[in-house]
Amino acid sequence: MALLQSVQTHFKNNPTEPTLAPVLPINPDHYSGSIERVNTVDGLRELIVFAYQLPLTAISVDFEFNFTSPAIPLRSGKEKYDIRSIQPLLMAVTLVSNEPNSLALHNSVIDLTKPNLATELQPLLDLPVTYIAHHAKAELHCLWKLGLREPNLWWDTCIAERARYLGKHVFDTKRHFDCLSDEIEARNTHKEDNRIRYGLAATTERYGIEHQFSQSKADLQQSFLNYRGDDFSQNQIEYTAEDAIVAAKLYLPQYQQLLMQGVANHLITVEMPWVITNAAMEWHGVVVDREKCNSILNASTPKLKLLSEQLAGMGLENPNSHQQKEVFFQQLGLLDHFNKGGQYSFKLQLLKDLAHIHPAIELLAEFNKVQAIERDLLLKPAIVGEDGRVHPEHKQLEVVTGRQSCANPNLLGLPGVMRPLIISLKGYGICEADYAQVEIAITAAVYGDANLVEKFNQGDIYTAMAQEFFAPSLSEEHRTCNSDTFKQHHKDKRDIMKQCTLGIIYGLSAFGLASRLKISEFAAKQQMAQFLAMFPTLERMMDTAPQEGAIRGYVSTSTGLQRQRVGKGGLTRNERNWMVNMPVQGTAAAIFKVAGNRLYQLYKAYDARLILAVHDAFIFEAPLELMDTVAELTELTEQIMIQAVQEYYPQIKPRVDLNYSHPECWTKDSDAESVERWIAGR
DNA sequence: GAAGAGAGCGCC
DNA sequence: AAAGGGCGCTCTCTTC
Repeated sequence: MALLQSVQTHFKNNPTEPTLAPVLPINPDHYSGSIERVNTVDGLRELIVFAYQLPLTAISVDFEFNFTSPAIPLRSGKEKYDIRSIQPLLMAVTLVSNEPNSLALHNSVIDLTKPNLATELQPLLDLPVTYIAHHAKAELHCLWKLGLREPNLWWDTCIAERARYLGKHVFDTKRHFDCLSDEIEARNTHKEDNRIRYGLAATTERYGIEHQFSQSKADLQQSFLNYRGDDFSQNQIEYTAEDAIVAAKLYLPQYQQLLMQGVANHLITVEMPWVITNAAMEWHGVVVDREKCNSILNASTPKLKLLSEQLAGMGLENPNSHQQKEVFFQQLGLLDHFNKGGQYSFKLQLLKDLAHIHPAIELLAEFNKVQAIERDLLLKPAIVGEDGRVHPEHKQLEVVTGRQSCANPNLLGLPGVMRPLIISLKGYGICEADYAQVEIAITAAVYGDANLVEKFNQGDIYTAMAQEFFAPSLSEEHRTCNSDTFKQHHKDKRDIMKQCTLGIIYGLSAFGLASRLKISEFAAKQQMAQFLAMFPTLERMMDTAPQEGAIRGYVSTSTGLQRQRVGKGGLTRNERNWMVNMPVQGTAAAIFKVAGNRLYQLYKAYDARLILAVHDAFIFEAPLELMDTVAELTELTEQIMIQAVQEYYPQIKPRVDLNYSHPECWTKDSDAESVERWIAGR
């Protein structure tokens, strides 16, 4: 009873007349070994007082929740819940305290369906310790749903585990096999060896930690999704606690493992803060112009119908069928035009090039483009959350380079013309801040090529290269003009150089370069040699880096994130290419995340928010007046992005382009009318 | 009938 | 003999 009284006194603080309540020590054994059920405000306050007395190592948290809106089916057969309709039910809290010679776990389960508990939770989230969760995004969404502020420090055991095995799940489909049985065997071996599951139960098993509900986890998870206001069973309570307990037990061994592996620094400095930034971006979502979506659907459905009827009239029933297209062009005697090394290809570029030989070809190209846009999930009204916004899934560390990926809908792959579908809230504007040519800068820095650094620092590197490459066909003026003028007059030439520069760095062959530039293979070879001769260090590193990678079994970013190699023995061409590329792509991604983490904190003070992170560009939403009249926010954004690069590579002078010429929507190249023009038929 | 592979196209 | 890195999505076609 003395305990309860001290707790009550503690919380009866009157702001105008603060009382100095004596802090009475609570017996640390109070919670140990059992699960404390917290169903009342007093019980929660007692837990908080206890937490503030403990010598804490960390706090492990886990929510059980359901969704108040039904899931919508996806084309893939999976379903998507509206994260905004998340309803936290139970919160497990395991306090990890640093006792002599050991860690002690104090376990509680808070019943959030009981009145007034959520509003009292904040102090439990403000402790200066690390918060542990397995896939913390869900925990963060629950906290924000409850109107709480998130803790600053997280250790996400799922993200850590992904970093540990990054690259292991990839099967090299381009690897050459002498016979089919070899390939089948390799695939099967890969499946057995690399079926790494990142769920909590599978993860704990790898560390020899027992999860009492590992067998029934899926059922119990489902029991919460189906929750309809019943009382929680003892089983449900124990399961909830167990998730937080095993995540807590995972913390030290997992951290040690990653320290030994050399990945811990990257996790602490980049990924763990990004867990919050990323979850917030998903939570905030984007506003979509529903009227424009409907206009697209209204325009494209008849358009598709007409196109397929026209094609059917010519004899092609299903324009999506590769087989039927082969038969169709065979009958026309035109199939040879589509022959690409024994295979027949109906790619868009080829269709464009061949448009003149038969009217069906242009129709086919048009059909493909219109269909791709019409089917986009973004256009479906059901995708809108209960807050009126669309919340694509932002995936962290699910791809081998450490870049972000995005799904349902994949807004990072939204065709440029469709960008104006993403609009700003009333009173707010959208701004895009993108790193100009950052991968070239990172290439220069990662591989230490002084000449490439210098070229980058001078200005637009693609313009410089285009002026050199296309010199004979350029006017005197354009051979030496600045990049803005050059972009105006020769965007196509600069684009080719961009492709080639990146292509050469990523392992493009003379053959590939030749076909892109439509020059001879011999000329391409000369061009490549000329290019690489300017950057001898880069050339040498592109040779040695994969060899070293093959020996140690991985390559890494400058922050220490590693991509593991699956294969053994000699490197395949594909492996050599990604071993050169991953340190560039991955380092750019890491620095990008560091910048994003700072922007996330900066924007809190300005009522601004990140809405998308597109590999080298941040799209953010901010009150309009901050963009129109006060340059402060956009300038700070630019500074933060530049500083993030320079902290890692002081020799680089990064450039950031800020675009808010049409703050009412997201655009490509400031073209706010592209959707209308697409609807009108360009 | 589900699952996976392949082809193709969008993005950086 | 093949011929640029990294993704997600949708479709067809094959296979179990």
